[in-house]
Amino acid sequence: MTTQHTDTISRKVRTRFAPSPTGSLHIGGARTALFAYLWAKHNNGDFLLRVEDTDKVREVPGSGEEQREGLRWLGIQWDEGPEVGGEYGPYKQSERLDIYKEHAQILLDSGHAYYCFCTPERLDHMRRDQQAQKLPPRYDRHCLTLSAEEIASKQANNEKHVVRLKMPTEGAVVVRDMVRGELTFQYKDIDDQVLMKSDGYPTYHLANVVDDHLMEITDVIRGEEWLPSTPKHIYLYEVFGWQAPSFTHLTVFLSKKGGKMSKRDGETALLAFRSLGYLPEAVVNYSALLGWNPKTEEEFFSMSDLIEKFDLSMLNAGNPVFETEKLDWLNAQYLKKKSVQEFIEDIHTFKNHVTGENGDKISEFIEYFEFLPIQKQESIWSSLKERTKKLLDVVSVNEVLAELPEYDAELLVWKKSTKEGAIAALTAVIEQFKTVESEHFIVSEIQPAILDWIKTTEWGNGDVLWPTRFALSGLAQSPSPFELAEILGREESVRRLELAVQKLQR
RNA sequence: GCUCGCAUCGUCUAAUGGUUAGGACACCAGGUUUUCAUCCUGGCAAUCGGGGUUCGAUUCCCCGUGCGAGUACCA
Repeated sequence: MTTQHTDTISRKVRTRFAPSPTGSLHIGGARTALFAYLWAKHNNGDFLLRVEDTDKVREVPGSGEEQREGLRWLGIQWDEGPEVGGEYGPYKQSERLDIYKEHAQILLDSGHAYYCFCTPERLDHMRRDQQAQKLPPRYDRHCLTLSAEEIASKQANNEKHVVRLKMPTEGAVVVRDMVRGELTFQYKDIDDQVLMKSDGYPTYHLANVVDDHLMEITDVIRGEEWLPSTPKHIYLYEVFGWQAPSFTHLTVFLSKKGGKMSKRDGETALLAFRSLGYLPEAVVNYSALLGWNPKTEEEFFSMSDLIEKFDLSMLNAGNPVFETEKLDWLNAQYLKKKSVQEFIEDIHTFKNHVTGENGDKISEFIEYFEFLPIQKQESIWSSLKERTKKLLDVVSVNEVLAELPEYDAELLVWKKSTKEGAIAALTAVIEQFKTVESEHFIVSEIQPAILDWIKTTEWGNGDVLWPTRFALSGLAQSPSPFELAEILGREESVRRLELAVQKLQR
């Protein structure tokens, strides 16, 4: 016997994202949601959100809300699900327990499932023995042969039990995956999966099949971790007499060190990217490109571009490495396209989403600038916008203004200059600064004055401006030396320049 | 261990039974720029290994290797 599941007949495309509220939404999970959303919208279909809260032990209160906030941040809207409702509800599995019980009973009645009273301890020992003998761990069907009387008596005794799916022992099932093509699995390799747990909740396997069918999902788009259990799901569709949806199993994100992307190598939670100052459009653009591309040389995709161009047939089967370099670049590109006003608004919105130490830094930063004249603010924002990769980066300027960081003296020397040249230039700049009255120590006056003065020397701009800027900020990248000088004030500016000269003379 | 999958520059990827194997990020060099950044130009850099099939394989097949997923009363 070979079960082959066929393509769905043409009906309105309906996809779903079904996270479990057991923690933060992972960036990889966010991409799964994105692709499911894109495919639905590409086909003018529906995208639904379903809460798979069937594991009461691992459930983290509030995580469902947080996951939804992440999706909203990315611009992914669900047509049905929590908060919006819909005709196929409830969309929380814990509110659908009767439905699962009813379907488990159908399987029990038809002989496709059976009660199992084995204790966790017995199962544990069994698996250990099997592994010791280098056999694949598999339920030994100890309870399959229980008589009706035995079952009745155990139930009367209130013995804890689960419901297991009785898999065929012969034949194979062919899974048609949109990414990998046809995959064959032997029934004999598939375990008798638990369908109903002893606490009355269904497992994922039963719940997802029942719900996907009842909610008329046409295309199941989910993570690769589900691929090995898809044969069980297809078998369930078959014994229920239902048509199975199409299956698309997405790759997992790897970290640069290899292995699944994990917290150890950087942030993995979607909202952590917001706290770092990434724009949702950059995160969407970057994640879409991990595993999908339209076979052209385009790099920039807005959500609506993606909806238009996305296709399941253009997905890759290999696991991509998630690296922030290109994300940073995309983010900087999106930032540059914004007006100064939009940038300032982004910074303010950003402030509301960052907590802790970084939140304090960004708040201080904004407060600090609010003391400056409007025009000054604008010019500094504008200058920052061009050199910011992530919104959080702007605080480094504030830190530098408050306290000059440690730096190596060699960095004061411009690439086309020498140490002696830097000393001479800095010394000359100090003299120039000292001649300016404090109240005239502003960009509009010192900038033209210094530039005119440089023309009268044998130096080029770089010979003077690089060491000056570096001495004032201690940074390779920062706003212009004139902007820094004005904000720091004459005394502090001179102090920092003198310090630089001392460092060079050491 | 067993089942399943994947394999092109460091990374994301394109392409083809015959190509100088293309693009992007990163990196390096030059240029523009009031320094840096931006921007422009150029450069470095890849078909995992071994067998087949073929006039010809990076491409198709097999094996190996590496990597990944699964192997729960978790999803």
